Amino acid sequence: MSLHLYDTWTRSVREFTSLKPNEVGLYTCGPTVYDYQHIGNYRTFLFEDGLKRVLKLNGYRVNHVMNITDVGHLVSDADEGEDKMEKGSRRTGKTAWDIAALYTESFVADLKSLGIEFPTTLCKATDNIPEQIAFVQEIEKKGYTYRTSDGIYFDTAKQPTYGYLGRLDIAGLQAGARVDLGEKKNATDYALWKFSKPEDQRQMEWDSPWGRGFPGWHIECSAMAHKYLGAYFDIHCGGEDHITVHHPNEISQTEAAYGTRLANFWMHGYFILLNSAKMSKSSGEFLRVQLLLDKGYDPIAYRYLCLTAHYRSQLTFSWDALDAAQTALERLRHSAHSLGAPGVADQGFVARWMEKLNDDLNFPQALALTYELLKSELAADVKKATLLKFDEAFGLGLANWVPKVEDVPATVRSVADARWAARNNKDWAEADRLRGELTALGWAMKDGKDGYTLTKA
RNA sequence: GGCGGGUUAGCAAAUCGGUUAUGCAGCGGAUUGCAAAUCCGUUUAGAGCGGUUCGACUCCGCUACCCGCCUCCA
Repeated sequence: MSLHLYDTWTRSVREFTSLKPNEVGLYTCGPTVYDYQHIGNYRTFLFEDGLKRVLKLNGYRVNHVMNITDVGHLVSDADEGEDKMEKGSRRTGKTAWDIAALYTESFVADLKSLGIEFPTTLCKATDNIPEQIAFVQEIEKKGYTYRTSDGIYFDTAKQPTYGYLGRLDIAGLQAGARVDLGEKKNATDYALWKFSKPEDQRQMEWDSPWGRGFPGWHIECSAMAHKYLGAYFDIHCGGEDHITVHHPNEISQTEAAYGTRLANFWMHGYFILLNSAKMSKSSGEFLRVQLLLDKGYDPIAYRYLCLTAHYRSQLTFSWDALDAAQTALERLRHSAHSLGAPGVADQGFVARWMEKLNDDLNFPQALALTYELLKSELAADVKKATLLKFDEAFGLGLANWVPKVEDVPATVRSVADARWAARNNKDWAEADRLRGELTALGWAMKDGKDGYTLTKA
């Protein structure tokens, strides 16, 4: 089967063909760097990484663009409230620019530890302010904007197709609007450019044809996607929450300025749930990659956990589930290692694996196939080669994994040697006593045929 | 209130109108001086009520419960 992907635009799985031969333009909404990313954010980035790997396995070159949202935006779309960067600045005593740099650095480190491939282009909103201004001018030229006392707004009523991606019930939204419209004409209208308030000293602001201020949240993605990928490209991704607001707005901007719906495919990753609720930055506690490390987990175990669920269904996170993933990953690594050098991959298994991946990225089934492979009667070198092929999609780093060699202190080593000797003399009482001593020192001794191994308890 | 999704065994989570998902845990066995690790085998499913069908976890309807979006948000 050729590659088929679910497209939120059509709400169906359809065949993927690239607009340009052998090349895919991919834009993925990146992080807002006013705080750390949490593992829920990374579930989406992991989904996108899986997508990218599958595209490559289908022979495409992937031109991947991701934005870094480092411009402060408002806490609420009612266009009131505090700016997140400025708020973070006050919280930490650092400048808005330092904060953006700090959290961007942390983000990049997390990508690395999760085995996520770096985008072709990682672009900051603040590095592309002129492009955003030009984009707004283009929209203005086409007659879709209006001015209020606090900014330039997009008039969604002028666009009959507005909100199609989210299948928005505009009338219902208008009637049931939960926030005060202010000077906005329609509930769905949104800011393209915001004016700095004269009384507030902002750390991040720029001059524009409309006055000093800063860009609206949605414009950066449209502007940078347009700059790096053109007005119409292959795939645009983000989290499920973007289906109803952010992405329809990106589309409306591009539609107004250039007459396209920006991307051919719109794909969305679903949330990870914590205690049966969505994990969010604004509601206090959230789990970071660093917390996983602090608790002794390998971040790749989280990647494994994400592979066990389909990207279009919500995944319930628990430490038990992560434990299960870590154990499974460890066993998989040891199996892979013990298979020795790779030979030639089994084409039957590889074909079945590709079928699963091409069927809208069915990683859970592709992963299940891994266990069928390991239990099969194939020769070790064939299994190994097939497994390494599979891992090109999974990204678990099986090719380079080697068992950790423990650095055993001399004192521990001597006790272990003594026990080995006692055991060989069939002095079980002494052997057990010495093992007790090792346990007290925090080491576990495993007897092998030709020797023992020590592991830290 | 509007829109959308879900409810699978102890946990997490897939597929499929009739054939073992898978992983983790549990249980039994092999192995081991005893262990550990490993290997083999294996018990627990499909929210409730109806309908369609020769046959439904799988399709349809209703009910209950849960979740997401509608507000910054992966």
